[in-house]
Amino acid sequence: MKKAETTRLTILQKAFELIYVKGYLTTSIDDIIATTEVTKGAFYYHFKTKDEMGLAIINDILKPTLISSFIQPLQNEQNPIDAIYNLMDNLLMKNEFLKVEYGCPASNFTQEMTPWNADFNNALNELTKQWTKVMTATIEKGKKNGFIREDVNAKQVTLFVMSGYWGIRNFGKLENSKKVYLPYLKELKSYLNSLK
Amino acid sequence: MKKAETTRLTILQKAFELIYVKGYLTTSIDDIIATTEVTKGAFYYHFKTKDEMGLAIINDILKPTLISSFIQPLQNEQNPIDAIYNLMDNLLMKNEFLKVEYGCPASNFTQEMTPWNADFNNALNELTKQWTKVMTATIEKGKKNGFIREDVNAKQVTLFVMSGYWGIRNFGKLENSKKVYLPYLKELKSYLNSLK
DNA sequence: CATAAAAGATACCGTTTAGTATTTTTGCAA
DNA sequence: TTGCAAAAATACTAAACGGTATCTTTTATG
Repeated sequence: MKKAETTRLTILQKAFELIYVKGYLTTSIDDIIATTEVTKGAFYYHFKTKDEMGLAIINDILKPTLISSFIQPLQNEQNPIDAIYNLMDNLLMKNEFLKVEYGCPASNFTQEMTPWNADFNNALNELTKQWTKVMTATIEKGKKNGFIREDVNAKQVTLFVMSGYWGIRNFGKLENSKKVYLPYLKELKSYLNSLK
Repeated sequence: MKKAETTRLTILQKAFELIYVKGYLTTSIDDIIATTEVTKGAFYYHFKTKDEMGLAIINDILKPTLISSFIQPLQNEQNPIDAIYNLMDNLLMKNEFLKVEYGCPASNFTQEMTPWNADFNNALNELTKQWTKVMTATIEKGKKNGFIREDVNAKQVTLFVMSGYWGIRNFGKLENSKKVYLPYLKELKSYLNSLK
């Protein structure tokens, strides 16, 4: 029972790495079993279809990782301006899970799968909804504690900030360099300060 | 010489529509020739490979369209705050070429092709560079004419605004609704006004 | 240590893919 | 009208794809 769980996890992890780099559709099951050194029989023992594995990647790999790096950091800090800025700075400049050249895995999945696979869509939508919820709550709390102006619309700001993040990751991917992150972070800071 | 040019263009246009909806990799040449009612012989008479056609789509379809809807609108208006806001409002709410549910075609191409095709990368990079250039120039002009504070960093703002656009298109695609565009535009307006 | 079930290996199937080779039609100049 | 190249239609190939069927090895348990 334990060995099986191990192989399942290595399949998911290695498959995620491949998919993060090459995309879901261009990563074949043969690719996956080649790099994991697991056979096709083993693969189909653990997953009924390729898409079932894709969803497992989202739920078992992406979700916990993103929760710990996108959501938990927001819940620790008091000042939402610092919280959001530090979160972005960490995500863009320091996080080792997210690589510039490959963009944001959640965003990649969205772009690729959304037009034709509703299950992936739902799984990813849930992730962003959670992020939205926590960030909005952080801002609302900041309004009460006097860190943020009362007339600021928390949901609007959340959407605006999240959009910027998704977009800048796209830029980083396109230019294949973290250089663009620095001016983005600077402008983010001055935007956030305008909410005081 | 004229009939040939016509079939070439219909191939490109119909192929673009398919790719915009389904993605480049999932759109097969058989799909394309089926919807264009052009035979494979005709297709390969006009394009050596699928990728050559893909690049032709970027250069002959995407580029002129995006230039007229992303770049030219910026050059007409005086006040950069209005110029940028109206541009975004048009792109998100009014433009008929860009559909919510399918995201931004340039962004889609980037996400899909960037990891493994350098030619696509360059073609797309050039497009965004042009957009950056024009928007930055608009802001700089606005600084001189007193529409924008002198201490504002034009390039930073451009990057920030463009990132937001790319990101919100991703959101629209994910939620499959223009609803998210409205709060985004509201917050964009108040951000732009903070640059006065 | 025997045995059944879990886990994994191997060979293969049907289909789809991008691309090619060959043939046929079309448009136009002489 | 004929000649001939440009354009398009048809028929095909080889490889890759996701998925399945079948067989073998491990592992847990009496």
